[in-house]
Amino acid sequence: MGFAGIVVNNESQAMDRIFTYKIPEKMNISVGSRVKVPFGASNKRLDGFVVEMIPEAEVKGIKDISSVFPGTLFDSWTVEVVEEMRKRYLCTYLEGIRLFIPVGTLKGAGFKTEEKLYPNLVLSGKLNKEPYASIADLIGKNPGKFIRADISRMGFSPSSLNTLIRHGVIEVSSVRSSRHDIRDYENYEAPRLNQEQLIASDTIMKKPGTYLVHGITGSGKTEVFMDVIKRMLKEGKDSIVLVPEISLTPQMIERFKGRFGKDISIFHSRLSEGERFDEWHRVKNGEVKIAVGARSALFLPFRDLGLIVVDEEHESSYKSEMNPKYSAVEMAEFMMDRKGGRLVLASATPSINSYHRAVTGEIGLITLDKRATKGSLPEMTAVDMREELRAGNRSMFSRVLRGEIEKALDSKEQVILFLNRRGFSTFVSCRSCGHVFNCPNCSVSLTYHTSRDLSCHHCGYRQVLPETCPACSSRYIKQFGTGTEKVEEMVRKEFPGARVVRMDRDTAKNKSDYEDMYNSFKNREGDILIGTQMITKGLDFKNVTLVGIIAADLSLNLPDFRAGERTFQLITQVAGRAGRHDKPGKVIIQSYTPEDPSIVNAKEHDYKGFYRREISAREMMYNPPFSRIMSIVQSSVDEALLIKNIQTVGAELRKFLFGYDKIIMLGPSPCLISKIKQNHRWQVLLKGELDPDIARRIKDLVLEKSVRDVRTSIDLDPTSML
DNA sequence: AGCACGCCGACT
DNA sequence: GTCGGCGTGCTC
Ligand SMILES: [Zn+2]
Ligand SMILES: [Zn+2]
Repeated sequence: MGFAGIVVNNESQAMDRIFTYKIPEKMNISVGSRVKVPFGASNKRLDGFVVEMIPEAEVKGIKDISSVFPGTLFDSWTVEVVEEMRKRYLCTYLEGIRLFIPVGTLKGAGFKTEEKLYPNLVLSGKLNKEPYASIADLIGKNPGKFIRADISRMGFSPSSLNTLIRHGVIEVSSVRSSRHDIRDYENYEAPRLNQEQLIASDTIMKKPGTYLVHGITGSGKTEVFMDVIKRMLKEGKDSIVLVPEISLTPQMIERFKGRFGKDISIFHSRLSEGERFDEWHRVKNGEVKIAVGARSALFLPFRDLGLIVVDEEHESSYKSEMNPKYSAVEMAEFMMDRKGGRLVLASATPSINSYHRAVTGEIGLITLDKRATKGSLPEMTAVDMREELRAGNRSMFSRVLRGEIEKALDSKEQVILFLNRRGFSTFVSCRSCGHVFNCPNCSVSLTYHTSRDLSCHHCGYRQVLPETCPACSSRYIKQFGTGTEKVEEMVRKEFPGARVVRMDRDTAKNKSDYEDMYNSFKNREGDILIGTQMITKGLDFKNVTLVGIIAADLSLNLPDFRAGERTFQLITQVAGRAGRHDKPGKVIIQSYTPEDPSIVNAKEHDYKGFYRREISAREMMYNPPFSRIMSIVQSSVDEALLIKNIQTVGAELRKFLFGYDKIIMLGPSPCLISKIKQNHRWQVLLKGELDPDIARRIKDLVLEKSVRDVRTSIDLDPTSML
């Protein structure tokens, strides 16, 4: 009955192949079937996924499929996408397949069932007395309503119930129970779109393709894509909306649920594994037509996908840090291209890459520059912190910022202070001998947190800061650098009356902390909100009139060609939090380099100027989008082995690349963070015309020349070069 | 990755 | 003699 091409559930790179198995008589197999197969010399039973049907096979030593699970997990379209991912990001089949199947499938996740109680035989004989009669009566009147626990909660002994079950009076039956959100949401009416929004929606509907919607904060781009979703729904097409995880606030969920009701499924991180499983099935069964979620929602099993929206398209979280290290934007475009659908990329600060594609005409460009919801743009001021020092102000707040904070507090308006670094100080060292407190597992300095706690942000190592220097016993230990905790301390000291809320990974450990803090600040239970990156998106406060950026050059000084892009985006995004309908906001940008072009462009709300300058720098330096970057990181606990290995690999790579004058090789050299969790790390960076074919050959070469105890991690177009 | 096979040292 | 060390090679 033919053969099946199967990918087995084995993490190894070497197992990244399709194995041919024979389909036994009468076994119902198709692409997407999950099977058990005998594997290896010991015929160990492994999970496998059928990725192709093969009529004739001439491979030797073919074995039979052992068993098959009912139903299918994916179809041949999925296999096509997985193959594309494998090509682009050098991942394995298995890593690709895992994105498409419900989490926990291999661990045995399933539908939640409940053992419901039903009446069966009539009560008779010696059982016809208490407590049996009451129990039988209760279940007889409410068939299928109770489970065992309900009965014992009502004060009956579980053994009485068991007696009834044993005698067949009561029957137990498993019923699939639903875990999905059936709450009613308040209808969220669509507002009337303005002229600009209508044209945008029409443009997207006119023909399939990719569109970049560049809309300033408050221009109402969400309403544009909600309108497009509604129109797709009328055509019977499914839609996926990707949003950064942090933006999936209860407010956002209410908005979508209120607009699309039962047609929509929201995939947020608070769903349990079981709830995700159920939602995945609701999508597969066609019960929902729209999904909203973070990156991974892209791979939900819709039947007739016509639209993908990627909101805040510039966000680096759309690039996966784990294998497959895919870009959701790229994959969404591939999918819509193949399906003849539409991809909408939306952002107030588009990535250089997307904007470049738009201005060169490769994708459509739609600009929204009318403010639909907010008043005018915030007033931006840059402060030179060198001047402050010269004027004798050694505080972290410039005189302008301090004055504006006081003004805002006086008029009962709220303030946001942004610093993209958590902790109290970034490093601690002894002033007498220069000893620096470093992590024993990583090559980074420990961050000081309040409560005399030193911690490593890479491995979680913690220790208490000693009173005296471990090297020279001096008591003169000093902290350097600034984090959000120090900002909090200084705010409390300098503005003693103000109520302070601090939001960073340390205070908002989970989603509900985050929501509590968000709500408390929104309800004006705080005057000053201090936060990291976390506060730059999704937050919408009505009473914030001042935003202070404590150190705008933090993200600028990273050794990464995207530092300018990131700085511009951060400033613009956080500045978008300022202002209200009736009153424009003020933004104070503190920096030691206020003349830096990215800061100046952000200050002047000049996206186009920023783009023009940045794109020519990219071209000059042969950086993306004019080239591709491939980062090859190798790691091992054995430093000598690692160095020896990567030097061999490096030499082989140079030999291989000889003649490819469009590829530049840098390294091998130690990574900027040369040790993490006891693993030493070295890297090779390649830059140039790295098409999938060459990339694959490079990967094969690296793996072939590497020993077992050295781990290899390859990232194409990484978000950061560190 | 796992697992079997294989060829050498040091044990009852 | 044989128990077990981990180097090598293969997995439909
Ligand atoms: Zn010292
Ligand atoms: Zn560490």
